[in-house]
Amino acid sequence: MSAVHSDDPRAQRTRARLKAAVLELAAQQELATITMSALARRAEVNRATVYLHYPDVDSLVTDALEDAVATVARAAALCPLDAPRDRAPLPLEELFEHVAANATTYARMLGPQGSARFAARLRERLTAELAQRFAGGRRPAVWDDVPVEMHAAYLAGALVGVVAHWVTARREHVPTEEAALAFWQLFRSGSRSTTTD
Amino acid sequence: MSAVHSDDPRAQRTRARLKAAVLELAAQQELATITMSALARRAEVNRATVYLHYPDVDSLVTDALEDAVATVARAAALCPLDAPRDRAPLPLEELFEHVAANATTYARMLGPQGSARFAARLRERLTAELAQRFAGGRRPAVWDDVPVEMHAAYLAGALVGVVAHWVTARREHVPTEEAALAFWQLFRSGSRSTTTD
DNA sequence: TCGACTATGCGACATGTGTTGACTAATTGA
DNA sequence: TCAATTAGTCAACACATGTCGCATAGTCGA
Repeated sequence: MSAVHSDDPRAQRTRARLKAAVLELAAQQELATITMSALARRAEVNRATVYLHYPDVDSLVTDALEDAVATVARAAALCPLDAPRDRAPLPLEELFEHVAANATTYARMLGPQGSARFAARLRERLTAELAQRFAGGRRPAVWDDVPVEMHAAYLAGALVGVVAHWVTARREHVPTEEAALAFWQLFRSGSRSTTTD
Repeated sequence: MSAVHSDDPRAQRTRARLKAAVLELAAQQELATITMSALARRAEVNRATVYLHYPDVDSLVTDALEDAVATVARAAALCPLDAPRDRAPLPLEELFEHVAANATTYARMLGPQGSARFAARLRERLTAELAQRFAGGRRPAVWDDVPVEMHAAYLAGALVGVVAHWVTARREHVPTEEAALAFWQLFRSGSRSTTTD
């Protein structure tokens, strides 16, 4: 039973180097063109060593972007469900600012050449976080019939869809606040009579 | 200027073989484990020939599933926006039935090991089709502020999110009609006062 | 400080990947 | 039917891919 790759400082250093390397490369070229060999060279790590930590480029890049995923998921879950319809809540605006600041990365990851693993991970984290939020807090009564998990998956997908479309197609044309507001209005179009206590 | 691979019957036959082969293989194994070599063997086509038609497995499988994508996109666009809230419109139910009938395929394609190209294509087609529908027909007045493209991207993402979550996690627990109805209620929660003419 | 891990480096292996050039054979138009 | 066109086959190439066993060196507990 191999106790593979624990908290050994050597392993941590190697993983850090690999994550840095893959982000550098991903900023320059498409994901599919990033080879394990080039990755190993860039990180100054033996090629065989890479496989001790990550089975493929996808897993590596997804792990490297775990912080970004967590940022998005947390921000989404922090939005007060009963915030006014004509103004996006602060966490949502910060979420879109974060995406705007890393627009090329998100565009590359969510595009046709992107990482299915990253997209799935982002949706999964968002769904989990939102479901938890919905289970704990009160949802507006309009949605009482809908299972919490479904609702979370719906919104997670919607956010990923809007973000993907925004960063790829028309980020020049639609400013950040406008995108955030649009998303918020789409979410809020319905429960216009605040919360349900 | 190579007039590459037109409607020559030989090319069509080859492409048909390749599409059939990739779907057969995809039904048995993960996408990442499908090699161009195995594909060529299965389709009884020379390995070099595959590259004359498709640059990678992703492109091939996405092309092979183009009909499925079109089916989903068309069904989504056919839904009458003002259908009653407590009953999913027929096209939407057919959409979910189609997904249920090909659940393993969708699960594989939209999962972590899936195809970013397919997911992007599905969202893109959905977005385009819905945007066209929104532009032509009337949208409920609640959404007047929101750009049509944003709205379409929102819904496209939401549908993909729900489908992905449904087919991967709990298709056993949530029956088809219930999933369709949940999606419909999430969409309809708001514009409860019919259309806006 | 020493001895037991164990992550990493290294070289090698079979296999898969794109690509090329020359040859074969199917298709099409005249 | 014949000639021109072009998709397909085939062999070969340099390179990338996973995966070995073994040697080295960094790490941690005693």
